Amino acid sequence: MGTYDYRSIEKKWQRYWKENRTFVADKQSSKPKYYVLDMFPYPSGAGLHVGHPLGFIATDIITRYKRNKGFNVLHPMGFDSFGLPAEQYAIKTGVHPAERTKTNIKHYWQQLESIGLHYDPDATVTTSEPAYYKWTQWIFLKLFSHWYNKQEEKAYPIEQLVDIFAKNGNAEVIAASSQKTSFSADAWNAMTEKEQADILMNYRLAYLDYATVNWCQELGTVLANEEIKDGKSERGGFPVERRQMKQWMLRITAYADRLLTGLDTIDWSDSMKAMQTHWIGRSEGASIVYQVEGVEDTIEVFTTRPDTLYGNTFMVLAPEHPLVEKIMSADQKEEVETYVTWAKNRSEKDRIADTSKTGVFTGGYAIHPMTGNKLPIWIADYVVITYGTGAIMAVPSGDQRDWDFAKKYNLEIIEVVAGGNIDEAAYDSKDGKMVNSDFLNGMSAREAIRAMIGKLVEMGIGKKEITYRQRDVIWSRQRYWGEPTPIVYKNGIATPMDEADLPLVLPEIDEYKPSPTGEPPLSRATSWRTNPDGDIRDLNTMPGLAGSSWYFLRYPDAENDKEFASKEVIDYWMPVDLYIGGTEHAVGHLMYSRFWTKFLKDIGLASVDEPFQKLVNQGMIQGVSQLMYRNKETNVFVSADLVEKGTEDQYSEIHTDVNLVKAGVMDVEGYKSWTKDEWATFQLNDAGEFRTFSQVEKMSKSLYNTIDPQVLCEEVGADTMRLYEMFLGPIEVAKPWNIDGINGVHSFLKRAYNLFVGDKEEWLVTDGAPTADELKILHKTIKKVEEGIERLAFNVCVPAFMVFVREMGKMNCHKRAVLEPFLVSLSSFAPHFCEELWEKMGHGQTILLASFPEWKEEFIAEATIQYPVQINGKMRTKIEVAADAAKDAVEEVALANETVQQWMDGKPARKVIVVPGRIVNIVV
RNA sequence: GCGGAUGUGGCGAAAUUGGUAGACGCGCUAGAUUUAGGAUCUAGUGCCGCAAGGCGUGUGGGUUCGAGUCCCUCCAUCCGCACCA
Repeated sequence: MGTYDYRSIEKKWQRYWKENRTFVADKQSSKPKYYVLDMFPYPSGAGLHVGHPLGFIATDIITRYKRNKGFNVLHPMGFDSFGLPAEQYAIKTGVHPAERTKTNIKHYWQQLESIGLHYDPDATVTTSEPAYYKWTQWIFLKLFSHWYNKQEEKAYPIEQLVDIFAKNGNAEVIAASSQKTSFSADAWNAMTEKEQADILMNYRLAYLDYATVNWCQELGTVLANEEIKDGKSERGGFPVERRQMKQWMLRITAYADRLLTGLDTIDWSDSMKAMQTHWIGRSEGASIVYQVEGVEDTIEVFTTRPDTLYGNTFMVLAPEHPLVEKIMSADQKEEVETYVTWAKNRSEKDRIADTSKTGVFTGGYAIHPMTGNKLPIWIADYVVITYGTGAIMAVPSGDQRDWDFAKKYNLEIIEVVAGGNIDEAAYDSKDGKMVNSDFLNGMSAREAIRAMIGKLVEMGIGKKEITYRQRDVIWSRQRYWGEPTPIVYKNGIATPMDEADLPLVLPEIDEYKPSPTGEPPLSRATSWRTNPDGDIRDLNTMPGLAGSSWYFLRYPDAENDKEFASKEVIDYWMPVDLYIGGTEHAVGHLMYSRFWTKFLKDIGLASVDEPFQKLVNQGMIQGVSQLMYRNKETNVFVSADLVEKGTEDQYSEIHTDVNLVKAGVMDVEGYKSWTKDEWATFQLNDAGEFRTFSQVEKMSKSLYNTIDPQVLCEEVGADTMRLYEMFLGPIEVAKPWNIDGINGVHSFLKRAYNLFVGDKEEWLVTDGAPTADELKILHKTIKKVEEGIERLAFNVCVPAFMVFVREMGKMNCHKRAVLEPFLVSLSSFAPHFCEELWEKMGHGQTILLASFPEWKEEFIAEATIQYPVQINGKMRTKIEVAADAAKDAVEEVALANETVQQWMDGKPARKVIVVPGRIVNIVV
């Protein structure tokens, strides 16, 4: 038998592809293009594990397949290299994050190449390099200098808005804006520069505003919700408070409608679209303004059910609502203040966990706009300040939360929609006639909504309104390892840097922590923090999302130093035809990438509205951790089969390295030397083994369950690993990594090799003409593989190859005419293997330049096809039709008719309908 | 609670539009070969049954000549969101 020496074959071809720059795409070409993209990784110190390459292998297969199909394919790879781990590592060790990042990236490239993953070497990005982040900063400045016209649904330069204000004030402007008040042209022209700048800030797409953040004094930074545990910082356990701080924000809410409607035009999974839809959270209703007894201020509420206004018996404000101060009465002051303080310091998590409705009465009253009744104003933390207006009109008969609250505090409940039993629960259905509702009585709820909005508009106290759940995104971080914000403050006015001065390079600092006074790390760069003109620089950096929001536009033209990317080049390449990555970016990266693409289209720099035409989420490959029982009392490790069911809680569960465990039995000596714990004692079972138990969880270094793909490649080869990962199941499905079946795949490659090379390393391939049977199997295989790849069902392609090899082996067929097309169809899965044999076949070029074979139905047809037969629509029997005759429908009908005539005692059928491969329908 | 998805052998899984359920691989059983095997090859392997035969795609119904596939009910699991007014 020939020896399939995968080690030398794989090394040879990996070097070949690299040296010959095989995967460089033509920047522009008359060929059809195909842009296939992976979500680029963060280059962590831990390197790749077997879970990572699943999506990478899939895109590599597509790349090679599409090239064989005649496409000009772009398949780039890069690194999302700004981020927290490198910064934390720097704080600990003093190693510059850039240095650490560089080392890690080098390791990643080497790992990728060793599993046969090769990319276009000219199309790569590293987000932390100045040549790249120059353009991230540049786009930020573009956002800063544009506003969003809501009427035209498009972004325009801010200068245009300045002209409008100078001529007409802001009354006519319909914009996405946080500007609450209106002003005339005269008022605008009379303003100081600073006052004008403050107003423009309310219109910019990148703007400064106060936002509620989790501030940790001790760490000197803002923390994400995930970084807080029980109201304390995860690291250090320092107190965290919710604080209003001025932050850079991006006005993504301007694009909410387009982000929503755009989903209809792209090929993403339902769950992905549902997540984005829900995140945007569009809801239609009405806003209503209430007068408040004794004060000038009014309360504005948002409701989706204006029809139930007559059932409104009290008001509820969020504890943080600005009006609380003004409306509370003297005798309620103490109680209100206690409640507000308590609510403010509750962590987000506590608030979510606790659904019991608590609140206090403020002592103030609002006036019902229709009846003039006095409505007590309460505060309660079931009303959140971040949604709607932070205030609600409570309708206990129609909303379960209001109902619970009213029952608890004995507030009035008035039925307004008939059909429920409001003594038992709220009735929130829209099925029912209006009652107790004056002019609405007798209408359906749907009619009443329209009628009430009409009435509110007529009275000038309300209007139709659309509210979104989505908030503008905070775009500043008090960190070092990110893009510096290219803004300086001239006389306190935030001013964009001159584009010619970009990139604004990260300054060198001696420590990466915030300053002792709580200023961001960049404040330590004392000579940098004022620019040459003496203006103060912004000290914030951008979040990790910044670099990843546009990298796919950079790849096709990654070396361009004149523009962020040439318009012609991205017009040719965009949109991305296939994007593969995990679901964890559903509402983060994917949302902001869509937003930035739409913005860049608005300002004429991109031609597509949606960046990612087809999105596939690969499932995570989970780790199978191995755990040991350790007796809590004696600290003795006990073999898992000796632990009785139900007594597990007497033991601690300790992770051990999966590499020490074979078939559930752990190498005890290996464990001792690994942990350097010579004192560990083990209770073995009767067979003298120490058994562990396993558990499926995330693959992670800290759980000792990672498997390095390079180790696996060394053991069985990259081609085997690629085939096996694809063979495991559909790429969308999460599954535990299980190596049990890998031998089956490996021996398939060995058997395949033996079709080409014989026992004494002699070349077996012959030139004879293939038989019908051989052609049938070949064409079936090609068909199955092509269809499998096209719908990304790689797991059905591998069995097709296996069947081919088995059948050819049985027939002892070594003919070039069938083996060559087979090699091409296999080449995207096992590229090293196929390149080697392709070369041995005598081809002077790489298999990537071969064209994918075409399958022909005429070779595939079965010997006989069984058709069920219907007569006058009723199922009667089955007839058999020879496949040769079934080549075209006409013959098939004739034959079927003949058979049926015999069966029907010579009576001819009036009509015989044959759907190929289906059913015969006969009308007598 | 809301939204999205998924339920098929001992296991991973196949089954283009409704048409022979379980391809392919693992595991298991038997045999061959080998000094030996966690190597290789051959045959078998959904379940019950000696067999003929019967039963089988989470549950219960429905449409159809025919349902893993379409419709409704319920159950279970996974993911996402969560007092959204």
